[in-house]
This record gives sequence, C-alpha cells and structure tokens, in this order.
Amino acid sequence: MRGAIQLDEHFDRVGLRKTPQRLDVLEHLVRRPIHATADEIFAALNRRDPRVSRATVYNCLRDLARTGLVREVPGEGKAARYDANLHRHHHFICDVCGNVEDIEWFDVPASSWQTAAGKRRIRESEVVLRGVCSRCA
Amino acid sequence: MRGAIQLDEHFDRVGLRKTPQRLDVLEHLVRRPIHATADEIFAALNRRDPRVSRATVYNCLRDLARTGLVREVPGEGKAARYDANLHRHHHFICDVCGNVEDIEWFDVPASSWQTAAGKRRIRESEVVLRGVCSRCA
DNA sequence: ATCTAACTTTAGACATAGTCTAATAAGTAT
DNA sequence: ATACTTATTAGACTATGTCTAAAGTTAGAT
Repeated sequence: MRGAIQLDEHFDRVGLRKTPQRLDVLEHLVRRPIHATADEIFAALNRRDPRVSRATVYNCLRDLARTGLVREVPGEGKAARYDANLHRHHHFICDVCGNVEDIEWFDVPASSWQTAAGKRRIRESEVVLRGVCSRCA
Repeated sequence: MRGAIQLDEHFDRVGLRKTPQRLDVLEHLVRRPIHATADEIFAALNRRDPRVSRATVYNCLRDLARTGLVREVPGEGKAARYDANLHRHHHFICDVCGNVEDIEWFDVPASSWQTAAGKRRIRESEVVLRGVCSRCA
C-alpha cells in the first residue's frame, strides 16, 4: 500500500521507532479523519487485536503528538480529540451542532497579529473559525 | 466596589440569575486571570466558604460559558481551563513552557479565510498563536 | 413585605478520562 | 544472533466531570 509506505517515512523523518501499535493509531487517524478520542481509537484497535492496551493508545498518541505527526484538536468536550497532522489545517466549530470540521490551511498575515504579539516570537497561527455549518444553515 | 456593580450588570444583560456562587466564580476569573481549572476555582471558593460544592462550580462554569460571560480556553492539558470573557481576546501558547497568555483582540481579515470557509457562515475567528514567549526567548 | 413558582445549590455516589507501575516483549545497532 | 534500549501490557489508581433528589434561593406578582 502507498499509504503504509508514506506513514513509515513519517516515522523515520521524526525519529520515532516504528511499532505496529503506533502505525495502527496513526493509520486509524489518517483513514478515518473524524477527530477520534483516545477511547474510540482504543476500541477500534482492540476489536482487531484484543491484546492492545488502553495505556498503549495513550502512549502512542502522546508520542505521535510530541513529534508532530498527530495533534490534539482544540475543540470542545471532555475527552481530547486527535487529528493526523501530516498536512496543516485550521478548524471550524459549528455554533449549532458543535461539530468540528477541518479547514484548508491559510496564513494569517503578520500585519494582523504583529502589534498584539509584542515581543513574542511567533512560529505559526492556528485559527478556530466559529459560525454555522452548511448543514445547519 | 465598581467591579461588583459591573459584574451585576453582565448578569442582567445575559439574563442569568444572580447568585453569590456565580458572582464568586466570575469574580475569581476576573481578578485572577490565570486560566484556572474548575478544581482550582472550587478550592479557592471552598476555602472561604466550606459549603460551596464542587457540582456548583461546574454548574456555574457551564452557565457562565453558555451565556458567554466565560469561556473555555482552547489550551493544552487534561482539565478544562476558563477565562472571563468580558473582552474578546486571542491566545498565545508558548512552545517551551506551555503557558497560555491572553493576546489583545484583532480581526483576521475575511480575505484570509473566505475561500477556505466555503459555504459556512462565519461569525468570528479566534486565533491561537504559537511560538516562544518573552521569558523563554 | 409576602407569597409562590421556578430555578439553584448541595453532598456524595457515580461515571468517564487519563496515568502509573513493574514485568514482559519487541525494535535496532552492531 | 546478541545486547541494549525502548515500547507494550494489565490493571490498579488518580483526576476530572456528571447526576440525583432534597433543601434553599431568587425574582416577579400580589
């Protein structure tokens, strides 16, 4: 599969050991981009292989997040939600239904934030757009 | 106190009953703008009046958030963090120390997001700037 | 000022989310 | 293949958040 080969490369790139569990977690997030929670991922992997542990899913998510392959979605709700992060993007949260949608990446011009940012060194700016999604409109 | 009178007015404005507990929670967030967790607020209020219940703090935060007087900070960490939201603002998260800082409000020009937003109706766009804070630089 | 209906608070049981530990297994460099 | 390091596992544990039903408050109408 192309997909798997590409995912392998990402592991090499960030210097993270390739383990089946890490691959499975990342692949799950890539193939089902629905901002899954740790528990949803655990349930899915554990169904296929009952030996997969809850702790492992949390460990994998932590390591993948640390190396940037995955990120926590800044959304709502109690449980953290995750996103494969192979391509940068923003988020949209619907005022009505609360769903979180990915939005294609765009840059916020420095002229917008440079005064407000003061002496901080800014690496990137992520945007959370809020409003009404096309289904709820 | 001026402060208390102003907070009262906010309750009237959003149509939320004034209760001592709600006032205390809001006042705590206004006076100590450190993005406290529910538990930190509970500890502070409970120290002054041991009858204040954990459930009440959660109820207050939920109601204050619903009416917009308070908001959940889109930051990191397991426990939700809250902000008095009497003035809109953005957030900055330091790559190094992880602290969340408030950033003065600015508008992201529609020209930045209008293509990416598609058919969604956008009400506002909140920005999370990431980089290195002035202390860590 | 008092009454009343609707709303809010409370304590503590419960539920959900996430972390830790120490024994075992697996990845990787040589 | 070996040795060394790092990752996984089960399950106890901690932290965070929700629910319930009884008691107490609030605010508007009298």
